[in-house]
Amino acid sequence: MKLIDILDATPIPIGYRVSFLTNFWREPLLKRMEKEFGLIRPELTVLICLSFKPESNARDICEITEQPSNTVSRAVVSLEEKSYITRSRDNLDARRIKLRITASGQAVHDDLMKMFSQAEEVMLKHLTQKEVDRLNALLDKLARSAPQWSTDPVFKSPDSA
Amino acid sequence: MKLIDILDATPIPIGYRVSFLTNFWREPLLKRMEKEFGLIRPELTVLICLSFKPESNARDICEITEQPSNTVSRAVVSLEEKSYITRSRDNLDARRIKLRITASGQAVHDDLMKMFSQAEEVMLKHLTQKEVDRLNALLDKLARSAPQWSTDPVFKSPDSA
DNA sequence: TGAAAATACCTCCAAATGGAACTATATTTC
DNA sequence: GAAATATAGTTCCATTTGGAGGTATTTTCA
Repeated sequence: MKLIDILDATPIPIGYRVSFLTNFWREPLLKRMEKEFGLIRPELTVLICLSFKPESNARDICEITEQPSNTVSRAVVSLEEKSYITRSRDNLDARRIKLRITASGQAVHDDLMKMFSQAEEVMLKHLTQKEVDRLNALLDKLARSAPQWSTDPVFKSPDSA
Repeated sequence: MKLIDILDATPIPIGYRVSFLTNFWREPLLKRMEKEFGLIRPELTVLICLSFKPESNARDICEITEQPSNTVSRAVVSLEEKSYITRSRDNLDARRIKLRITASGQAVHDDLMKMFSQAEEVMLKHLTQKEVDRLNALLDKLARSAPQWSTDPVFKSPDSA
């Protein structure tokens, strides 16, 4: 008996499978990252953001990722300690701190992406190229419609309104 | 700029989208569960298992869910305190403790499933029935092949072998 | 049978996380 | 231009989590 066998007994086929894949695909990779690269999750998030959009500040990253500001703040501080990013005060607004990924930070980012990419390849070996394309298109549609569905009250705690 | 816009810059299209959906679909629901129902995640896992397979013990649940035994142990203790499950020593093996979900435990489980199910409906409103069916089939194929791909070394830390 | 190994569960500890409140700077409003 | 408000980032604290090791019971096997 495995978790996947319970699946058909639940009224959440898609959600359960997505959650399942996260547990068995993403989680072990993040554990590897923590152990081998010494990074925690929000640090990866910050590296990805800065690699994509240099000179962001912590606030930008909070908005992009919808993560709490203290979490991002911590990640930014510890990434600087590791010399994976630099921080410099914004001259126009002394509250802001401009963040930049360093060469070593970019290298770590790239190594991590390689690991994730390999792991994705391993997982997708069990689908045909056509299936992968279709899956990708469907997941994309769902993810891109998130701004519509994620505002529904079912996702909100009562008093957080 | 949102997280989803970074997507195309990563070499992990499927993994990133699955992870994205987990963050924006599952996470807020689990937060609601914690807040409104006073349950933590492993407690939900245990309730689902016991609802599906009554009279399991903690060890069974560890194997089914691949969760660490201390996590399951804690969940079991606190579920009993809430009277959502009962525990009774197995007469044949005094190390084992048989777990049973109570009526109130089942009721909480059902309420939670209803919440998740509603949330899934909201999310899937943006797909046609045909798309949902295809997505479901593809996710199912991936999830069911997990025993094959999840043993690949890319998912293991070096010393954990 | 009795020592060694395996098993079931639990406790201890350290790390990661997020909410709430705090400090410093900038903007708005009168 | 001063007071009130908003914003960027940080610190504090309580909770969740998992690894490692501990205790009690059972099984294995010489």
